[in-house]
Amino acid sequence: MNKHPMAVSDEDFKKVELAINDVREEGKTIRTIFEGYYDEEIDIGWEVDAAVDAFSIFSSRWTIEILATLYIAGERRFNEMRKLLRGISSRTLSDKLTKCTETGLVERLVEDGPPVRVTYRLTDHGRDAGRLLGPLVAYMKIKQGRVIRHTIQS
Amino acid sequence: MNKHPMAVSDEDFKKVELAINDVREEGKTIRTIFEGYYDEEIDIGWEVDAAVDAFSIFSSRWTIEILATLYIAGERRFNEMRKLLRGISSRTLSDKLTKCTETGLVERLVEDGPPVRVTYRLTDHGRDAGRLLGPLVAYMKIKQGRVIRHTIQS
DNA sequence: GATATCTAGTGTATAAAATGCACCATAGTG
DNA sequence: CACTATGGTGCATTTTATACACTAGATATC
Repeated sequence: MNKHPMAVSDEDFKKVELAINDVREEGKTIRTIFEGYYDEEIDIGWEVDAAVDAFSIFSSRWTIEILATLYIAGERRFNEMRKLLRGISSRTLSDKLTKCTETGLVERLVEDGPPVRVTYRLTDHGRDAGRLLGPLVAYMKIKQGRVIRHTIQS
Repeated sequence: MNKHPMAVSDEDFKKVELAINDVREEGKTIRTIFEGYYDEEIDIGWEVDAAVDAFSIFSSRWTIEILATLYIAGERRFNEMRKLLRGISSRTLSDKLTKCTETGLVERLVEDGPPVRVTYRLTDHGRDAGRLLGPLVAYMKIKQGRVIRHTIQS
């Protein structure tokens, strides 16, 4: 678990920046399309409402982190996730995984043993959400200096 | 505040779907690039950690909703936001806006009156985050049937 | 002149959510 | 017999969010 930033090649850094810029543009495009459909003051309430609703399943602590973990790490077992998501209690992880399973983001696979092993994995829906979240996470990582441009040496 | 879904033209619906697909692809690209930089088991912990950290400023209730509101509705005053974000208490809104201002997502503009008027607006950083979040919100809206394809009539 | 309204919040008690830490059963290893 | 590993639960405490009353300065209404 190294603390130093991830240094990527200049080429890859540019690719990531380009991808982020593209997504930003797609975001603008989507916004413009939706804006064409309402009379300012009347429907803003609706759209905010829809957005709040759309996000409500993510907007409690750990939900997005769990999603990101399974997206990055692939399928994992309960105690593996607990190690990766440093700071979460087993109680909370258990509750959140149940909720994520109920909302269809994650699936729970039991291979009965003994010992019984339980694997958590993103559903297709969860994976799509992960991918759509990826650019924002990358943007934040760059903003926070956790991903930096590798300075060429030798 | 109408409850029915937003029906967009077939053309626009396709545009939104295409944009979402593009973003999904960009997400995959970014993922692939980052994956090239680590030796499986060793750095997965780092990346999850970085993602958790990147998201920590969003992952408490209402933060993303506030961001989405200002992104959709543009700059707004305190009580306007309270009306838009139905369900939030003024106490919580006040606290969250303070936090969002501290984290640099939102700026607070005071026009002193009387009556004093305070306007909240996304910073450039906040707007970028909003745009990067847009495709996921659109995806969720479609998933939840809040944005539908307009059936051609007449 | 008293009362209501608008502004943007605060104070405080309560409810809900997250945490720490102990603990469970089953099985395998030394 | 003790210790590990599996995937969690139970419960007390802490943190976070909510409801709801209330503030202050100025204008508007009765």
